[in-house]
Amino acid sequence: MNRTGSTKERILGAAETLFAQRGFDGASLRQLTSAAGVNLAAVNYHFGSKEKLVEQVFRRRLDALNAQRLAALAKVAGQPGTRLEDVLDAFIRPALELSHEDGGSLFMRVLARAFAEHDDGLRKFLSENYGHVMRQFTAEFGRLLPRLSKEELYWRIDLVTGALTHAMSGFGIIQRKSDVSERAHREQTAQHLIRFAAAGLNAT
Amino acid sequence: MNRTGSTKERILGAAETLFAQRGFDGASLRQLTSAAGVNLAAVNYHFGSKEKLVEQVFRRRLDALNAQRLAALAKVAGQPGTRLEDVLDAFIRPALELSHEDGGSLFMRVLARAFAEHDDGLRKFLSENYGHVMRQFTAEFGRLLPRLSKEELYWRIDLVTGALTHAMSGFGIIQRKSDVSERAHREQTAQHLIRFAAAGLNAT
DNA sequence: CGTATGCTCAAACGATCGTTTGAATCCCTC
DNA sequence: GAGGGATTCAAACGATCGTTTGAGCATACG
Repeated sequence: MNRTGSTKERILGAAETLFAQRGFDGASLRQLTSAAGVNLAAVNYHFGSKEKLVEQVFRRRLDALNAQRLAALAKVAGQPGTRLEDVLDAFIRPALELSHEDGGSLFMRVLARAFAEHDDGLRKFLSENYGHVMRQFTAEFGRLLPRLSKEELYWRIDLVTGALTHAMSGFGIIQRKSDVSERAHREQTAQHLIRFAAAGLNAT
Repeated sequence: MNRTGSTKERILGAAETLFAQRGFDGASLRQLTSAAGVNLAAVNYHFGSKEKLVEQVFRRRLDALNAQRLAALAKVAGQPGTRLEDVLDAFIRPALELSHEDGGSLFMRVLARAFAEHDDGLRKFLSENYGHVMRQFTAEFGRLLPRLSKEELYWRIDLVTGALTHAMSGFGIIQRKSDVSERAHREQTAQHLIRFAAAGLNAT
């Protein structure tokens, strides 16, 4: 039972863990509040409903994640010397760094679940709040791959998305021993992902 | 409400659809039996429990799918002129053909869900019953990519798996108008997937 | 000190869950 | 057409779900 932080933060932390492990339906508010060490009614008091809690779990991480992604993209987008690998780095690295924050790796798993669930409400929420991020990256990929038709470009970005989501949802669960090897591990992972994605996007 | 076929088949069909749409937890036996046009108790009578029903939903499709995959692999594995694309074709084409069977495209979505759920029981079931298929494909990929280390090979196969699962779970939902354009669409899709995956596996 | 205000608490709400029961019905065999 | 195993049925089981309630507690301000 977690006893650090405010009630809201404890609920969000426990929700992230349990949603990752058992899914949005599978994790009950009783398991959740029990793990957070708060009263059952606290969820509805602080968040209004379970569905709103799910949205806040996403918001807490995605606001920061996508701000970092857009900031990293802005540094390379439109520049003359920019390579495909630089844009992919702007997309991937913030997510990998998040995976090594406290609970961050579990959040990537929650995100992977949200992709697999074809729930309309959740997709609409994610699209409305964070769709512009994917749109900006798509535009830059298109600029760097002018020989691809629009259809082909969308296909490949979708495939890259699937590969990265799948890979990152399983990444970072096993904790490294020291901070040095953790950074090395993250760097190695980033290289694996970027090399694969760049080659796939660049396929003849 | 479906009224064709035996009770068992109607349950399996409705289960596939509802599991794809609402997940294993989200789809209740009452919704399921109501959609199948059978009595609520029929699930426990014919399958024993909801969990056993889930396993049978997988078994019904995966037995045929993986047999086709292994048969296609056997035709090219170890041959002198075999290319990466041939092995990927053996893996992808049977799944795409399944997607155009009745309800098949929904099954790919169920499979994508099973990947996202990190449920231990389900993973154990899939690994025990169908792990040998991935092992054979991995061996052949390793043969065709001798310059990759074991670690790199596993990374890339994992990324390919994620990309294909993600892409195929959204494929085939929209029905094509005539059989000719459906076959053309499938062929085009196969080419997209194979080109991307081959380039990714082959990355420097 | 009195009283708002924000929060926590145990308890209960009705709804829905997977499963079980025992009787009714179907269908094949003798 | 009588007997019997296979199947279907309505009904109920206890458990658990998300949510609501109203009393109780804390802290801060006049």
